Amino acid sequence: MVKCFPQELDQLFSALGEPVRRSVVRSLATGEKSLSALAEPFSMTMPAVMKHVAVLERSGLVRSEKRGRTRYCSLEPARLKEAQDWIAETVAFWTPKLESLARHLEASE
Amino acid sequence: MVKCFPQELDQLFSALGEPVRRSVVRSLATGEKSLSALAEPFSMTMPAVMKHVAVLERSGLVRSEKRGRTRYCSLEPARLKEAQDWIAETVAFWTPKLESLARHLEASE
DNA sequence: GATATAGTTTACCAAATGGTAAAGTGTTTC
DNA sequence: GAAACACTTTACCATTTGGTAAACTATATC
Repeated sequence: MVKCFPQELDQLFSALGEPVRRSVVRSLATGEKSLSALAEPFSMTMPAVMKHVAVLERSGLVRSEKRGRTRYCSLEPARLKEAQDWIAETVAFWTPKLESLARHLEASE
Repeated sequence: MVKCFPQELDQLFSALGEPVRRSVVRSLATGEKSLSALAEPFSMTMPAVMKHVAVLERSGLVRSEKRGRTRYCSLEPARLKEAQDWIAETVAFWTPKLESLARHLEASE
């Protein structure tokens, strides 16, 4: 299921472990946005927003492209799926224990 | 869907954004383990492992209990579901764009 | 072509993170 | 009850993180 390297999962999960960056991801889910449009909801300087976007780009969650003097950012949802897959796999590891517990309870009735 | 506070999502995702901690979570998915059992695969001192476990406990992913001189750690899979839900919601935000693109392509055929 | 706009670079800072070594505490076990 | 074991606490360290201010670059706009 998970196709990317552990190091990429590090970048992915820690990118999501920050409220500003999760907001940015949510904001981009509705379409591409410029850096200043992303910065607007937060009372934060441009360099700070740029650093968050850089973290998101390194994680593969976001890509950006400069057109004229504006840099447009957009979401790369394939990466979000990697995180989702890792969690799904972990839950799958865990679930058999629950099922065997259920069988055990049934058997002891 | 997501029932916990943003701050709890921070702790959750950044807890998962570290390879040792993801390994610990995977390791606990098969059942409870002592601190030294968790430490064994990593060439790491006990205090270091304790810090990782503390981060996991703060995130709600892990709980622990001391029996005799041994501390046993176990997974709290409900928290894993919170992370899963946040991602699912974000994908849900994003997906309508894909669908409208698909409709657009169909219409232009 | 002067001016405003959108972003970038540089230099800096405080606090958090991920680790260590060494000494201390409470349970077994012999 | 002495020794081994499983953790815990304390003190310390280097690096990373998340932010700032100020100066700079490139593109519109009037």
